[in-house]
Amino acid sequence: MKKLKELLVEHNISPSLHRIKILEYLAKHRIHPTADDIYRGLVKNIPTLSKTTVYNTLKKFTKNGILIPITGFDNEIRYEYDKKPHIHFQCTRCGKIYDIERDIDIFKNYYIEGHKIQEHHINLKGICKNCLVNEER
Amino acid sequence: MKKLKELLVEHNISPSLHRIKILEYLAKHRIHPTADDIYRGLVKNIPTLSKTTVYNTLKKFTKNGILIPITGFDNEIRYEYDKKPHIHFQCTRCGKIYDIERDIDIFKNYYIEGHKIQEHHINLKGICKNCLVNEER
DNA sequence: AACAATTTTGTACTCGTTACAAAGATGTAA
DNA sequence: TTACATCTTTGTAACGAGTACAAAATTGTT
Repeated sequence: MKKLKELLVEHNISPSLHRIKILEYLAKHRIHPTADDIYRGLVKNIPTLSKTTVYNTLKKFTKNGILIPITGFDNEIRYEYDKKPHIHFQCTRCGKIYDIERDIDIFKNYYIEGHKIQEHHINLKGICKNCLVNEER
Repeated sequence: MKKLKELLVEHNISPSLHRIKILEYLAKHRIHPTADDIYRGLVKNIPTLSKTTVYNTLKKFTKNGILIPITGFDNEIRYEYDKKPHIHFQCTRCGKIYDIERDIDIFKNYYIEGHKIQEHHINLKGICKNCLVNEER
């Protein structure tokens, strides 16, 4: 948790206090938070924090390759700080998003029908392990 | 193009003129239109058409299984009238969305790490065939 | 023709996100 | 230190997709 400042510098982002705090939140809370989650989580300790700052920062982080935005869930942009490619599964009951590590063979070749693939987003929806158990009662 | 009315009835939707026209638009324009695309496409010929009607109708179609909403592109919901499961590829240059037919083996089993899969959405992004050619010039 | 049920319309609103300009903080050179 | 330019942060206003809601129009039934 000490190298966050360096990580920012490596990505050409000057490490202001707010930026470090936002990155720290993302590193600690691996739950694919929304901009609003982050704002609400930090404003308790940084009362002057502005929502616009959160949005600006997330945009900068994304542009400079620290974050990956994930879309297609609940009409909000969620962010994650995780480099390994993986699949997302969202439970339609409880709304929680799970990370699932899998290699998807098809996307290992970088072309499909002549198109060059740069990103892939795989979103599954269904009923999660926990909610399945609860339903059986 | 004549069976649209029947299709609606089969899905328990009374076939009003507007609904037939909206379905016709979706059947003709296989470009994953947004609600606004549909509205703008139809309002020329149906000047009294309301945007709310388009939204209501799309919601009803989705609920009754005629349409599939696709998300994760450009922050708008797009709709498609196509039953075969397939992958979507969006070009980051021209914005066009291509359908790619592929079987994704992983999702043939209906459980993954204990979670029950009900839907899967696979979105690729990159540079499409056409834009690649143009770039080489 | 009369009445109920359904469909359509228009307006106002919500909510995530962005635009923008002012205010504040930081760094550099003299 | 002071002065000045640059970057960061803030707050307000605005945008745009989508929704809520009630009135108006249409349809179906007897």
